[in-house]
Amino acid sequence: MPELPEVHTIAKELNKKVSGRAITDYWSDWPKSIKSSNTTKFKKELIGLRIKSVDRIGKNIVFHLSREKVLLIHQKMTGHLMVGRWSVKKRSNKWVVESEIRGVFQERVNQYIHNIFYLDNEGMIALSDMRKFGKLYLGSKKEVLGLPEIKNLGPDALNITQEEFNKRIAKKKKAIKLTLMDPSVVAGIGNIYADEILWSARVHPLRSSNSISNKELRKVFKYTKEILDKAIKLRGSSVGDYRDASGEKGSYSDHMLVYRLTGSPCKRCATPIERAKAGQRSAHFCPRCQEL
DNA sequence: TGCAGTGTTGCTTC
DNA sequence: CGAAGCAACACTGC
Repeated sequence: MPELPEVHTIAKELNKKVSGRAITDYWSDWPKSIKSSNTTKFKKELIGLRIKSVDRIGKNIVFHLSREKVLLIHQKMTGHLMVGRWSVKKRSNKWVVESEIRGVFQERVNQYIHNIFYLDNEGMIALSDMRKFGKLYLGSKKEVLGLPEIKNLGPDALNITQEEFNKRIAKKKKAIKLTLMDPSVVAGIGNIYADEILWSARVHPLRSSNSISNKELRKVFKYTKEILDKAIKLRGSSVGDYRDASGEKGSYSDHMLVYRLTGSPCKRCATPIERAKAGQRSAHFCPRCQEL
């Protein structure tokens, strides 16, 4: 999935492109995406509402709608929202989504679009999501803020203070990599950026969180901010089929220093990068720069 | 061919 | 309470 920089990029772009628009229709061939009610009710409640603004909470995209309603979208692993135009047809009992390219709708380009929101200016917002983990919730502000994925969220990685950061990390005993990725500790850091941050800070991903010195925590904090800021400037990373809301790739991927670089020489000391397991996730690190 | 691995996180189990 | 493992799903690469 998109991590903080990718979600941030998409939310900002959506805010610019769809604020002020009303939602006129909704289509989906994967009703399981909707978590707040069934498709019929969701559609009935959604149609007619106007998008006031779009922002994010952690990795969730938040559409602030008229009548104090909120549409929350979590893109999970492979989801990405896009603004454009598509045509949906049923062919031998299967839905086919065609993209508009230079005024012509072409088949087989968007086989992963499972949700489309139609707008009152002929535009559309689509959720492309290969693995179909993406989730949609529609509700009042209060209902949405009460969802566990919002309520349990720690401070945002871009806003957290050094003090709070240290305190929250020192409380945990699990691997620092897992703590950085734990949304209830700090919101926004995922697998890619956790590896990048720890490499820059020279902290081994499997060190237990409560063993990290204050001096090291200062570096982890500093690189968290620096790396996320830089990634936002570059419009995120494109791993797999991630694209921003206009369908463009993010370019931070070209700047990655350890993520998925197992066996390549460390950019600092040329020692081959290794891969280890932290929980069910893999961690990439330099065994020389990042001592256990 | 089969299976481990892939951007997330809530839930279950211990 | 915390930590660990699993599930949701489709696809890739060894």
